[in-house]
Amino acid sequence: MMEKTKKNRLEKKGWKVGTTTEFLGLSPEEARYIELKLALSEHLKKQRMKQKVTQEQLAKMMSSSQSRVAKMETGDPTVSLDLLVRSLFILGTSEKDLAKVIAAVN
Amino acid sequence: MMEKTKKNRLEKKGWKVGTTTEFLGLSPEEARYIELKLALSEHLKKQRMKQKVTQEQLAKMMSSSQSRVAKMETGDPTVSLDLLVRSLFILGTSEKDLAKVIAAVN
DNA sequence: TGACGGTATGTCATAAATGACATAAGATGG
DNA sequence: CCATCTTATGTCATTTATGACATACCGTCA
Repeated sequence: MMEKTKKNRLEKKGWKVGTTTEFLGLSPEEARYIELKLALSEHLKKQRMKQKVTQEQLAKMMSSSQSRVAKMETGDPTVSLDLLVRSLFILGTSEKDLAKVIAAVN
Repeated sequence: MMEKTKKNRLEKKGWKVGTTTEFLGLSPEEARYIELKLALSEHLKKQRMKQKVTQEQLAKMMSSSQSRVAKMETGDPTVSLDLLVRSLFILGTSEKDLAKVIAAVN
């Protein structure tokens, strides 16, 4: 079942949020917001690897740390959309590419 | 001149960031990130008005405050992409709509 | 004029995100 | 097996975003 997969995907990471409806106690909007972040996480990892850049190197490029980059890529709840988007821009992702990734969510 | 307009648009708000290159002392990536936020701000305001919702009402829908909604719409530097995106989702914006807005930046 | 509905702006205490560090866990080659 | 390179996880002090509140500003209607 697809819902089960998605649920586990979220539960695995630290995502116990909100207190409204839906499958994990989060509203549809919260769920969509989280799914969006996970999509960007995955895209970030893909892009970084495609360019043969290590987490350490990317961290330096964006004045962050390897551990934070790891958290971005593993979908850690403490990373913001802001940080994800800035990372992608630094890796050369265009607005159009970003849009594509977002449009493909769900 | 177009650059001038854009510069003023940023200077008007509290956007004095970074210390690298470009027209306001921000890197191309920082600039793109800010432009993205401003695009979402504008879209948020448009959508909210289209639906004849007041800032007060939207604030309630998202458990925030009127003043924060105002800041979102005026492009205040203290508002995050996260908050903007969640607002849009609450207003019913789809991933595809969001993608369109982003693809149209610049 | 004044009252009212809506929006903007400033400030602040609290909450959340961040970079940094240590360290563990995997993988790969010797 | 051990090094080495890379990524993951945990924790923490500091920075930044947040909701809330007060108050100012702006129209518009009477």
